[in-house]
Amino acid sequence: MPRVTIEKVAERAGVSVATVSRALRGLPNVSPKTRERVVSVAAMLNYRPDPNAARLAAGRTRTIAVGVVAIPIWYTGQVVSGIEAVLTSQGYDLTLLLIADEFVRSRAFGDVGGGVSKRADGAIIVDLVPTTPERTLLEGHQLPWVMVGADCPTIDSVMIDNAEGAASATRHLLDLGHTKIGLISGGPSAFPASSPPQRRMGFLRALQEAGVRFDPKAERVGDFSALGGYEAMQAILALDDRPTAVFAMSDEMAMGAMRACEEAGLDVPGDVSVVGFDDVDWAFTVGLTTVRQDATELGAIAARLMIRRLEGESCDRQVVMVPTRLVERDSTAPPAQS
Amino acid sequence: MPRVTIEKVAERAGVSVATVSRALRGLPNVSPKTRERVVSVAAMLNYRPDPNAARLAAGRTRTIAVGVVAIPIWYTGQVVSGIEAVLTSQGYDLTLLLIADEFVRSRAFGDVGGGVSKRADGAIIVDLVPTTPERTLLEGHQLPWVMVGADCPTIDSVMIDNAEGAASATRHLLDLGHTKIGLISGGPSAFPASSPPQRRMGFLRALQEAGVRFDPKAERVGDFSALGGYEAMQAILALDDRPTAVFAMSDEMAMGAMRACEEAGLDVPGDVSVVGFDDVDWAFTVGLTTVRQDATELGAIAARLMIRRLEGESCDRQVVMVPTRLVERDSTAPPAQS
DNA sequence: GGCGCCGCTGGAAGCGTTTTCACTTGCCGC
DNA sequence: GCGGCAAGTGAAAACGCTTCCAGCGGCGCC
Repeated sequence: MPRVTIEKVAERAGVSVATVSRALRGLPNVSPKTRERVVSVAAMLNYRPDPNAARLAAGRTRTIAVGVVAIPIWYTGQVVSGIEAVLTSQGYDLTLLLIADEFVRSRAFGDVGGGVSKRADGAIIVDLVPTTPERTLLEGHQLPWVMVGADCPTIDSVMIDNAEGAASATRHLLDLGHTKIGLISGGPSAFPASSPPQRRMGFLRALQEAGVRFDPKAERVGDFSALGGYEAMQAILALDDRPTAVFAMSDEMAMGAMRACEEAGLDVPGDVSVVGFDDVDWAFTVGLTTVRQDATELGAIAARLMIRRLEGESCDRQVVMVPTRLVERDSTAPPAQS
Repeated sequence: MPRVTIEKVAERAGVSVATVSRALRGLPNVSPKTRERVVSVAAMLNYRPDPNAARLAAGRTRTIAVGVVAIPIWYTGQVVSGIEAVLTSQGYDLTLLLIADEFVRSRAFGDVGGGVSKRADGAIIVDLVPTTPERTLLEGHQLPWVMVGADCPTIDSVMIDNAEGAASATRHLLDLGHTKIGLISGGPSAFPASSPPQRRMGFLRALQEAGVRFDPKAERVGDFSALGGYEAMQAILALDDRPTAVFAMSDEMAMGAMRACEEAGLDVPGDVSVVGFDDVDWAFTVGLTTVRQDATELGAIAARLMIRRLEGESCDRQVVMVPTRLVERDSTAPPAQS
């Protein structure tokens, strides 16, 4: 099965390779008649342009690198899904970069050891805030970048309104009458613009606006995992002055927390109210009150932004903020009368 | 920032480009002294070979295409994770293909409209069984393929022992004394070698071996989603002769089923036992008894298999079967005395 | 009726590698 | 001391595209 190249198409269509290239890519300066003939010959020969040759010649890869911290996370999967959908529809490829450890991280950002700059026309970074030196490197190769899930100075960013989302969850608890509210946070992220600190800020702001004091001992790190949420809740329940409600920064942690309550013989929401964040597909199965975010849409927006950048539209830095929505189910209720 | 090409390295090192190429790639026939010099010059100039040029010249892409039906699914995410880890460690790129609809499907398999054959050296297909014509196309371009999660004739396959996993879950219910057992299956897959039919088979086999009759009305499709499992369970609970236990082909469906029980005022496991499949990270939060599968490992094995194929090792078709393990929690118990 | 312009086309020069093949050493064995 | 062989090296030909530039008609306009 000999490769069918552009040359063979040109030969069979009786035109030059230049014309074939133009005709097939929909460029101007090709007469309709010629174009039609070329297209039909190409179809007949089942011609497929070699993307590598095209990339080499054109200096563009039509590939977007997507960097994620971990893929088997509901949120990440949704985002990548959204990205993939629009990328594919626009004829772009997507190469996946798992940025798990420091090594991969420096490689991805800094082009140390293979890097990304010649493999992709741009990169979408999900839920990862580059450090200042990383941002410098990253601006070194001229690629456009867009961040999802964190507001990164000088870089296009698309995210949900984390602070407001957390605040709405917290206000919900306050409205129910809770005044002792615990917090199960994600990780100890050093970057104020990433989700955990933002959600924390919204949480605290809501409390403050309601004139409710927060007990720092009632905050535990749950690492965004069910197990982490479970352990965090155990610690919180062991407190002398146990909260009557808890806000967890993710549904998985919230579910872990609910489990901890149950094991401690406490009823949710009778004894303890729990609210999560995400609204994962299965959140309803445990009746979890939570903050819904449309992660797929987040990814789609990021991808569209990226493509607009690539197709030459040079506009100012974009920051897109997608709203969230509180979904009330049955894991929250007024505090028990004590 | 002018591109630094192999030519500049050659110039600075005082050798030919051919030697640079050889030296940098660790090929033989380069004297240690020369190699060292080339390597250090390359490092000094911060030289990065252009992967596209290399691909074009060598005819190999060092890229593996990974086709998945949907990414925001715990299982799929795990598999992709496993694949990514070994691919990256071996210097391969991974491009993600979401094979959601028929159009993308034919494109991926048949090389219709851009296809995969020139973009990747091989493809790993997760949980998707190609039809016979697809298999033909797929063998047309000479790429190696490996299937994950389904046993596909003539193609390397790695999967868990679905039948045995389902059987072990079923035996567990039988051992507890259940004789009326419902089934919440995935989808109506036409391919006997994919997970749903395999799990169904294992389920039925276990029943048969125990001499227990299966009521076909107690089987509902849950579409592998929490909502699907919920609705399926509602239908099952509405049966005249309601089962005392249910086996769901995924944890998400099992969780939906548990919700349906709860809403119907039935206790799990008091009135109805539920067992799932997967052992997702948060399964413990609802005390779900389930069949654990190591999806990450599945992906890793597939990737290693692929790389072995690519590096020339031509062995017979491989079929790897990874064992599962029943994890007993508290969603199962002996049937209530009626 | 001539000039210029525009639409269309082809030739050919890259793009940055890999790889083949031929060539030069230096060395070993007889 | 000489033929031959192996290790090391370089020149140059691919690889299959894109794109620049020049050329060639035909048309409208003065």
